[in-house]
Amino acid sequence: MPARTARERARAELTREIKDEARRQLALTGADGLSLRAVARELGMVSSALYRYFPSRDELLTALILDAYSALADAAEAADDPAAPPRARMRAVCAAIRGWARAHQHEYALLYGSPVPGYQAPRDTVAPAIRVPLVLLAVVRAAWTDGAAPEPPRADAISPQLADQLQAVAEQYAPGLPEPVLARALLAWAQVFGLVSFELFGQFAGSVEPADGFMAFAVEQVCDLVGLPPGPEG
Amino acid sequence: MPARTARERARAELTREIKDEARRQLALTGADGLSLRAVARELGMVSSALYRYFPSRDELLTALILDAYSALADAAEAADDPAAPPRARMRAVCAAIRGWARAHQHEYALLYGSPVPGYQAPRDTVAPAIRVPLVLLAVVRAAWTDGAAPEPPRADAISPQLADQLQAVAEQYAPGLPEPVLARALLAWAQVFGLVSFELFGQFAGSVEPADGFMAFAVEQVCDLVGLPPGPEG
DNA sequence: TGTACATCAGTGAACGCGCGTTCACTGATGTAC
DNA sequence: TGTACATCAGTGAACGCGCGTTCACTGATGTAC
Repeated sequence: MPARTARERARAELTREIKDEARRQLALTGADGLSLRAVARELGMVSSALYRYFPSRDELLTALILDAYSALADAAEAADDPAAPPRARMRAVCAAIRGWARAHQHEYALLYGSPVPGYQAPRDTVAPAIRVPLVLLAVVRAAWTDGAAPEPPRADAISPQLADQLQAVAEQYAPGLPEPVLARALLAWAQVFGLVSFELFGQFAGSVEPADGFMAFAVEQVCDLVGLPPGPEG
Repeated sequence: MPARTARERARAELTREIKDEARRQLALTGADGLSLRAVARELGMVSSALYRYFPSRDELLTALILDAYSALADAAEAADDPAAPPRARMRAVCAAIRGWARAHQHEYALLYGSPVPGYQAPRDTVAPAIRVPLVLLAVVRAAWTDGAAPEPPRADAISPQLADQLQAVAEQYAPGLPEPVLARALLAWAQVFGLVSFELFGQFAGSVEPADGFMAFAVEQVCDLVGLPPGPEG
């Protein structure tokens, strides 16, 4: 085993500190306010020193995005107890997603808000990004395997285009899952994040804010959509 | 009637031209890239001249936001034919919202994307912002008046907190509408915009993109959610 | 209808700021013999 | 175990940039008599 030199340890630690400080600034100023110089200043370094760690501002942003996707996915996965009944699982996963989003608003915005103009997310973001929908999919699939099935959509609701797309997705991530179930799972995914975004971005101001009650209601509807059997308090 | 002087006409026209140019730049660079200097440059003026029209960058942004909310609401209202059956109305309104959003991506992001850091939307944005949900609400209400009712949610799905909020909203915007129906209408609103945001912000890349088919599917599910009777192709 | 004054639009220069990135450098840490 | 050299982290100065906003000004448009 190669001994970790002091240099290596120092480098790993400073890399982490840079990202931590960048996250802190993100929380204050948002993505476009993130400045290498400010990060360096806060760490007591000279701005050029950061270039030993990240070759450019965009690379730092990418690192933050990757970390955020992973952290969110970790939270979702940790909240999911495969032994629990599907509806309880869905509730727990949704609560974890919402909780993480509220605790890391600007990181969430980095992932699910308006794209940062001029910044092109690299391919590596795809893998961590799909972990969350895969958790939701696992819950839906478990319920389906157990015999719970959502009402099939009207025959015409799934267009040929959508059918093709669903087939491709199913092949890779959910072999054997019927298209209508998969379609609803995808819809549930979009709905959950749509709700969280609405809450975080302030669209509920003046109506159902604070949104705890509404969110709970919404999650039950999402569960119904994907055909999870009624839960304990149903 | 006070004659409009040449000055007044010129002022109105230049105000419009400034906003048009600002919108053009928004489309290229996003909200944070919007710069008074660049707008002035493009219009062949000196940057300080803009201050005769907008007292600050933020005021210009606010004007753009107000215009965008209004334009989107106009599109939604224009697409709604109150004489049509509810499901057809919902389809048309959703299509109009999605169409406007796709045609004005950055303006849409200004309204429904991550909040611009440091920018606080003034109160005046509230009135134009609620016009769109009111259109959706009108469709749901019409269906409900006609006797279509969504399945009531399980008794416990509406928490006391949510019930209070719904009552307040109903009082102001939908007197007489039962809480469960209103709750579902609000949910539909959040879902529609969640879907549009997901599409525009690129979350469907690699799965159901292009999203036409999925959107059509999703809209049908939303119609089901709020209890609209099956449409012609059902 | 014509003149004197007030209002307003647009100019050009300037202030002060912060940014990302490059580069030649010093000095400390690691490696090979 | 000790020395000679290579690697790397961090420094400090600089480049070139664009930004929002202010201010004293000129000249055109409008108004009151």
